[in-house]
Amino acid sequence: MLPRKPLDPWLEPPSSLVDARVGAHFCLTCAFSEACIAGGYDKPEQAELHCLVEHAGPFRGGEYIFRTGDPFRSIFAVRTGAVKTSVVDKDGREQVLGFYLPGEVIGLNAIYPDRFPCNAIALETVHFCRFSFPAMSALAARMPAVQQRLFRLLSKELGMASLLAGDHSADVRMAAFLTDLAHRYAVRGFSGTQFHLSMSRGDIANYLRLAAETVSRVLSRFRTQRLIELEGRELLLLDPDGLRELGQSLLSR
Amino acid sequence: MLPRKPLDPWLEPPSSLVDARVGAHFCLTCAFSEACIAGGYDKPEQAELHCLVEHAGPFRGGEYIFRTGDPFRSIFAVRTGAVKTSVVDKDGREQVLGFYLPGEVIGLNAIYPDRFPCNAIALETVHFCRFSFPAMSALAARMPAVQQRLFRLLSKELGMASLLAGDHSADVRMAAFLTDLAHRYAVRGFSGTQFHLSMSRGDIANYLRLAAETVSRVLSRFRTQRLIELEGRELLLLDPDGLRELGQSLLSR
DNA sequence: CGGTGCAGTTGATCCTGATCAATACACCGT
DNA sequence: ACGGTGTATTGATCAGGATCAACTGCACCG
Repeated sequence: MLPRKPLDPWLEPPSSLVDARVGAHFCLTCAFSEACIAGGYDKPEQAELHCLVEHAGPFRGGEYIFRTGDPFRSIFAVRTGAVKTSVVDKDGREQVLGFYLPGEVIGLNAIYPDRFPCNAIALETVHFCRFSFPAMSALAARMPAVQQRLFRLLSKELGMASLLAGDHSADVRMAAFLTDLAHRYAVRGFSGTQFHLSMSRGDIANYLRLAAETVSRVLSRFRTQRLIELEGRELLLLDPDGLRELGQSLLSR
Repeated sequence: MLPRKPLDPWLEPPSSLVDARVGAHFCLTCAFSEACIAGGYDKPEQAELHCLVEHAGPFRGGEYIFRTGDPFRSIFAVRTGAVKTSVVDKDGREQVLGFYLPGEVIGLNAIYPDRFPCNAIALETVHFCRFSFPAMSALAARMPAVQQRLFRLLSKELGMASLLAGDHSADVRMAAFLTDLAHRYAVRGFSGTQFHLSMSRGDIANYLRLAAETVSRVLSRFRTQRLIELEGRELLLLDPDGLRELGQSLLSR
């Protein structure tokens, strides 16, 4: 049980926070925001961009957005909810590759093989903006800003992939994971110290290449060290700097 | 000591093989081959492309091609030799991110931060083709084929990054590593069963997130299992299928 | 020549995190 | 209320690989 005082911020659950911002601010924090709404483009070009955007969803928790091997036609920007991507090796074991939060883009690793190389599964109810990729790359050919945005998105994801590389201790991995999540929420305009873990302990463990039991233990340890408070999946970072410090060797890239 | 009979192939060292092919076939196997020489483009466009290519090197083993934080201006295609990329965390420990063989491209992960996020270090004498990235992306805007090639290269590298993810045993990692190397050599027109390991045991260990001692032990084990023959850094795959089988859980992506 | 330094191999021991197992708890439909 | 199911936590034991250490082979060099 958590003490009563620090619980106060949770009396307004994060989900309401999310909902409140979605309508007003989503597009501003989306990875394509500049392309979609920012000025600087001519009106006709903006119109073209909006033509290739299409809203998709909702998908309920557990539903597949796409599956390994599906033909690649579109990339997805998460509007609300959260998504995990994963592959299943031939022995049937799942490998979680990543989590995607509102404003983030899924599907870029499908460009090369021209098929989705992984599954994307909703962790909770999810809405998307769907961008037709052929249309988008055609547009990119005429709008350098769009092309550059795509290059940068791809390159950025490349940098992210090395986050879980490295032989670091369970504590370091977890600290880096929480700090990364917090940062990503903060960038999108959500609280960077208090948020909901959309994924199960098992998914976290799988992503960090740990056992679920180890995840539990590390989180318990963090709690006794007063680094975090945690009730179920509601997380409060008590000492973000301490966590960042702990995970620094993973985050410095 | 290796038995005399199986050593025969090594009487002609791989390096001569490399040299023989470089002049004639390099461009054909380079990641940019289609862009650089393939037909289908108009002559003026080809001329433009050749304008932005510039030969660089040689760099001797141990020399830096670029360093973390250097401003990003060009991407590099390896012509001869081999390169490792690595980052150094704040405690001064090196983390090897990848190895690059002839025909492969370095520097794509620098697009987003606009600075190189890692060091690139020659493992042996290296020559490059250097492509100005601003010029290249400008060209991409006019030549859809170039744009698509860049997208695909980026996306492909994205898929590669997950090779060393996953909690696999030392044997599996090593088998997957050797199989991957063999495949990449084969794709570029070199022998896929017999090649030179340009990197030290320490670098391999670092890349695979193992201790150097473990690398030694695994390689010894592979040797007694008649999967490979190994003398110094000269490698012969005796049972490529066996190795592939062993590493399959890592390679299936 | 012996000296020095580095890369690699092999052996002995230790520790982190996986695995097996039991329990607690929330949520569900009947 | 009752199981039934899925998720999370905690404890006990075990093993794979890290670490420490000794030793070899080899290149380089004064």
